[in-house]
Amino acid sequence: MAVTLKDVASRAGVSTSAVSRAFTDGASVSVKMRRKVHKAAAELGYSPNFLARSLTTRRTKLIGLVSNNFHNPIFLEVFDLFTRSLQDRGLRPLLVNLSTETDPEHSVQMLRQYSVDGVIVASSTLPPAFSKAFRNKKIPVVNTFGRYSSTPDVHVVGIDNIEAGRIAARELIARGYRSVAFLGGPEAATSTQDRLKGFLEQLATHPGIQVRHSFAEAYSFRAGRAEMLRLAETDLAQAYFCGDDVLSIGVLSALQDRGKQVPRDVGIIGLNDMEMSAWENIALTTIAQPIRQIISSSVELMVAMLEEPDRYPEARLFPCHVVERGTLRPRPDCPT
Amino acid sequence: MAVTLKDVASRAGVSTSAVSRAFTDGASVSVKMRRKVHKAAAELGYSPNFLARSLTTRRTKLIGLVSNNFHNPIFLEVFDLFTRSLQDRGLRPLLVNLSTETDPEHSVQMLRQYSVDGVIVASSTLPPAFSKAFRNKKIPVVNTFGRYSSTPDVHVVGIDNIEAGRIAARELIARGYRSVAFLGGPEAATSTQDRLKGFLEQLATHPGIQVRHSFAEAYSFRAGRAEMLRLAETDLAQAYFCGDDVLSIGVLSALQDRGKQVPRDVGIIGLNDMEMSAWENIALTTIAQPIRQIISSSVELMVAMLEEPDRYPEARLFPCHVVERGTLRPRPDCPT
DNA sequence: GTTTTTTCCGCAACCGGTTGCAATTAAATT
DNA sequence: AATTTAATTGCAACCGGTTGCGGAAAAAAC
Repeated sequence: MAVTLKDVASRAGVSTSAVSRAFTDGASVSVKMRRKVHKAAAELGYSPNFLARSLTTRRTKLIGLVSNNFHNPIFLEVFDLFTRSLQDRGLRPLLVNLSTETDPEHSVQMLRQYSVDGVIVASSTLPPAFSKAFRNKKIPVVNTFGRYSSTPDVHVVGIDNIEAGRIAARELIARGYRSVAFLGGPEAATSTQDRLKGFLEQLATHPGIQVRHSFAEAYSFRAGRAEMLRLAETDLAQAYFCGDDVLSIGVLSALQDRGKQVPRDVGIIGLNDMEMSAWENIALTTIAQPIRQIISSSVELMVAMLEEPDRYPEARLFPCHVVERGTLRPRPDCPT
Repeated sequence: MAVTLKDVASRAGVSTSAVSRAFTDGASVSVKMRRKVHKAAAELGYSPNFLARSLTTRRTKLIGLVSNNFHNPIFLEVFDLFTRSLQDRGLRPLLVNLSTETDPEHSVQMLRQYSVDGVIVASSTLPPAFSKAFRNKKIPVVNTFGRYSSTPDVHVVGIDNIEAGRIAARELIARGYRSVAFLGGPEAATSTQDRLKGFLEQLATHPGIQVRHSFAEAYSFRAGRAEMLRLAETDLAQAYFCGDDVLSIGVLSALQDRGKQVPRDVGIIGLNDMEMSAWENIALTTIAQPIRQIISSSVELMVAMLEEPDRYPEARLFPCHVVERGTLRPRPDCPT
């Protein structure tokens, strides 16, 4: 059926090793030979079988791209960047959807069966046990959007969520809000916990300001909307730092339903700065996560680990910044 | 390093063939043997290497999932459904991002190097040449969201875009609009062409109604918004059938900027019914594409082709229906 | 209890490549 | 021109499995 090494070899009248070498660069072959082989290969329409090759080289160039987040629009951007970035380096993403998976061992086994060279865990809500399960089996892993720790046992790249919480707090304070709240994502997610922590920490230095917090059930429109609908039953804070952008949009929709004007009656600041947040009919003021850098750095780190599997785990954190749009009132000191 | 067949074999004191058979169901092994082998395997933490296996079985269970659409939120839903559906059947998606690829041969070669069992082309904007390139190399391919043809040369599953155009036209007519327009996606996309065709065709039977059309540069918020901003320079039609939902949202945002009320001043109907269209602050009236069915049918078809590669190409089309939300005025005959 | 069938297991070849090693050939030195 | 050194090439073993085939053992039939 398919044309193999042997076919090319016999056509070119050389050994199979010669053909093999002609297709691996850096191998010891004369240019003459290489030309001859490539000619025969072209005539036959041959291209080497990566999987067979991987058997001896122990490199499949397959990278498991695992996530459980298929309902947050920012992840489409994430997948776009990851696939492109991996492709550019000759790696192939094997996409794994863990939305319904609870057993880390199961995913590990599956990815081992396909001999992936490494695994990128792209999620801020997946329990750390997943990343660790890969590491325990000596599979290079980077946890993108994972939790920063001063003693990481797995490579993490993303942002400092605690600092993000502080940034949000500082921003709200600077805008002169006197009563603020954190409307977080799922309480179990480390990202939620950290953002809350930083938020409270920063506000603790401003005792005059009222603070409260609550959680939505997921990083999703529905959950954000539901939570704000619930909150609106009683009195509202002046401004909310929401778990992420999609949550924020749900919150905005609830406020609209309740006849609250944003930012006149209530201020909202999100986190992520996904594409949609810039849409004019949303115009969400938010804390931007530099996802391009995060992702290209994740891939870079992955290729580095392929060279050096026992690399000491590090955390790569990128700074966030707030991007001003239309859901927070202007700073009192610099009126627009 | 990794534990192999041989390790298990020697531990269990049996031949490698025995181990192999113990791990392939339907093989000729006694229960006793199977138990013994599995016990040894469990102790060693062995699981078979799919890629090595694929060398002889000629089945990798890898499916190329190719798309060029990483900016339309509906595709996140699409990827979610595809990955889950494939996983459920023991298949693994190798995700390929063709956003920047123009040469079909290149993609074919790459996927052949990984010996994918089949390819799912999920796109309504990718030139048909891509699907055909796979078919020409005898790789089973299904083109999801592809163009229906009465003589398909590649399996297609999706909707009848011409009929969708007709549905839109009928809906607008029924709502009593006297001047309507199609604001399509990229003119080169077959889906755009077909939707326009059906739209015009249906309206031709109502000579009293004014019809016009134009195209946005992409199925995207920005493109839809830009086009509507342009159109709003002159006078507008009473209602627009937009290329798809994300385009529609761009259009809505432009109208809002121009101070036009929807549906009071202008009516909008989209196509797709993506999750976001149901968000209360968008509430887009749209023609729903049954993507769950489309995708599960695509996967079904793919597994059928794995059994029977020379299956005669078919087109599987699913009916669309309009879902009423808030961007079209009510039907005159049944006021709400 | 013997003969015929079946079931089960191991041998060895093979899937499509890669690579250490030794042999051959070409190039460089003297 | 003879010798040393470097560049190429082929042989054969191996990567981690699968599978056709023949024979031994177990089960069924007589």
